[in-house]
Amino acid sequence: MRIATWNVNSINVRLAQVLAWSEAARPDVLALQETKVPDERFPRAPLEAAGWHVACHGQRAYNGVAILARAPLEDVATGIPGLHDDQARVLAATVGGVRVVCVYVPNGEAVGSDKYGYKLRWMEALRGWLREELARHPLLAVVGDFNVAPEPRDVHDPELWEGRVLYSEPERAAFRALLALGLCDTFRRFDQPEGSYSWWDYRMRAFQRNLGLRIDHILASPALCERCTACRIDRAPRGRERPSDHAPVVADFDLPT
DNA sequence: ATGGTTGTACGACAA
Repeated sequence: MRIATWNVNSINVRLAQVLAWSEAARPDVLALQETKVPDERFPRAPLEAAGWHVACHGQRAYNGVAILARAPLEDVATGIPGLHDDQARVLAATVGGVRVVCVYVPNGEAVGSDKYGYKLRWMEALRGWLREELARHPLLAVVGDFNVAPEPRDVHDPELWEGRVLYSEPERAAFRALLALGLCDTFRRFDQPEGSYSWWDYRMRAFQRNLGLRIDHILASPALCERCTACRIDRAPRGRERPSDHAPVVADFDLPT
């Protein structure tokens, strides 16, 4: 089973790229973030015509998540139980016996801002819920845009970024707290090229200069992590015309589809 | 350099 995640920064702008990339990369599950459409305007028909089962949870203009799967999506759920949140950031579904949680963690805007506080509270609520999800689902994947670069090697210039949003110590601690539940960062289970990032700012030709951060992740429960055989970032879509500012992350698991 | 670019929706706001 191949699971991928991609912050597409508008599903309607990126629909042709999602169809073309998924045709070539052949994920069995594709989690999307920043779809930026309410569910009634999600491009369900062209995706279903391409063979996808579709679950989506969106809103006007901002946020929005979706899960595409080759097999039927079961037990679809939205949001973090017990967290009051009017932003569409979490979607979960079971596919082929694997519980897939698609997350779009708040950006946080700037350290010390109201949105930064919301981000830290949100991540703490996520942690509490995932502890329960791990107990319920031996095969659990938590994938998406976490808006946190966990380590210095995930940042093109860690000294420049130290203390800034996406790489402040409280955010890194919140990410480590997710790993402390027993989730593994599948990307770091394997040798990776130096300078591996998943997001590059649109400005200042950041992608061409590889001024990026690795903030998109595929986390796996212990039993799922044991079956992980590969994880990589596919930079190619970021270099194409009118790209998302994020690249897809892809992980393979030794599981039947 | 408080800059720069993109998406949503047509003026800011979010990232």
